[in-house]
Amino acid sequence: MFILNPHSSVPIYQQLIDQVRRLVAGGQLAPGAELPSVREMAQEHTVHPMTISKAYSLLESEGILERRRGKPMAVAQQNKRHGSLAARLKQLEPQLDALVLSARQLELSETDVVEQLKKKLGDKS
Amino acid sequence: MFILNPHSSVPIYQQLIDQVRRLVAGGQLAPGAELPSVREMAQEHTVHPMTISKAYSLLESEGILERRRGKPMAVAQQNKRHGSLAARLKQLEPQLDALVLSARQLELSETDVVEQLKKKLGDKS
Amino acid sequence: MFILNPHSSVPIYQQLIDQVRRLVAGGQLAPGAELPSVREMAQEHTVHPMTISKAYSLLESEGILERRRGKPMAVAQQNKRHGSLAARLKQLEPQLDALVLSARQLELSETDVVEQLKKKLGDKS
Amino acid sequence: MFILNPHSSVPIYQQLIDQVRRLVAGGQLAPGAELPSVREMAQEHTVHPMTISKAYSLLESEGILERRRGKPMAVAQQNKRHGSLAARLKQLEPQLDALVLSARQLELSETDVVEQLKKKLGDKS
DNA sequence: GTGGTCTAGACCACA
DNA sequence: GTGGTCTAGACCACA
Repeated sequence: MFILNPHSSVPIYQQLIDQVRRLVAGGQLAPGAELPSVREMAQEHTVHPMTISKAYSLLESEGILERRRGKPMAVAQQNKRHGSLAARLKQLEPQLDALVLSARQLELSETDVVEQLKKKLGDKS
Repeated sequence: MFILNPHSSVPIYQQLIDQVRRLVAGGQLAPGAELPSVREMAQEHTVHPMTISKAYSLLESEGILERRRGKPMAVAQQNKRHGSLAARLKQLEPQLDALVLSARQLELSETDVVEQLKKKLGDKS
Repeated sequence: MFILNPHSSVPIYQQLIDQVRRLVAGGQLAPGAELPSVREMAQEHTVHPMTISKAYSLLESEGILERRRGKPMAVAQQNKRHGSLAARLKQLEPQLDALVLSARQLELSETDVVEQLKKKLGDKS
Repeated sequence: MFILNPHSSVPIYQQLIDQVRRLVAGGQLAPGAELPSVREMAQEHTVHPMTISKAYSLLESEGILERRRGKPMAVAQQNKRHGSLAARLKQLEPQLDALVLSARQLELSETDVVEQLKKKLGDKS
């Protein structure tokens, strides 16, 4: 279910966080769903348990996972609701700014950039 | 001319590399054009000179910049010229991919994202 | 009669201990009064029986509960009687201290905190 | 400046977090103030660097500290503003509920509890 | 110099 | 069984 690549430049615990986040956002991991225990996950991917534990803890502090004493972690029931549209757009701002900067430095026209973006957004892969 | 953000998660030297690459690809930095000296650049952005130096060296080993004894670094002559449209769009791709991923995780609609982008591109500030 | 919250950071067995102690101190649980059996309690709160058992054992070793063969545990006879007002206030102290610390860190005024507390104390729900 | 007790039941990294939080809230650590480096702190308290690092990282994710590459951590400039009064009161709620539960079980009168709370809130120690 | 990641492995609290 | 804390110590990226 999870793919951890020890040779990637993105830290292992971060890879796990990203994947859980995406699976939860996408609904493949529904609220209440149990994750593999730290030890299981560690063994399966021949990774140190602390690495898994770190990912789980951070996901817990984000409110995505829930710790249940004596049982494996699970997807939180009450996912803190999504922020307002404005709030979510605000979260996107730094990336948009960087994109605009790059586009200008590359002397790309508005049309070209927007078209490219639309193409990407359309892909459902 | 350059914008370096010490709070970004992208290393400073990398930010500089990206920008020079894009300015060269976009044609704003023509072959032969001189770059600010390491010291100037470091002072202007209150950044460690080693950081600038590292970026310049990597750009040199990529063949984008040229070191000339006693003079500041300059854009290489035998540079592949001003990139084609396709080549420049390709340089934008990683950023677009990251943006699309974020937008999806934030459950933003295509319309919202595109509109926001257009607004930013329109600003001439 | 008992409220056990599995999401609290206070261990469940500790929550139970605290409550029994207070009920005895407050006189709601008089000497000789019987407590629910480990199984009953565990079932009612969907908690592991071992957790209840641990709480009871610790209360027994404190001399607050008494184990009687073949019968449920009961409040000890030779218990220091119903605590004095001062003794009971003393039991509340750690919680009050924690509350005050939090209130200060949240920069809440005395008036606001006291008002909120009064509102809660007034509720008979 | 910091006191870390390895024998306490509260984890070392948590002790450090609590203290930094309080010093920042109290103004003894002003925005921009530098903290001892991970290694310094670790050596001074004969604690493993990772323990300190964990505390710092968590404080960073809370927005209390700021990482500055190549330099020690510092108190964040733009402390995220305080929430609204209502929001802050809401944060106090779980503790208030627990207090009310305890007070009732101890059969303490509203007057006694409130009086005790006021006394504590008045202490400036 | 700064902080971050990771493993090996001990030990603990809780259920 | 579950997850959490901590040390020892290697190795890395960045400034």
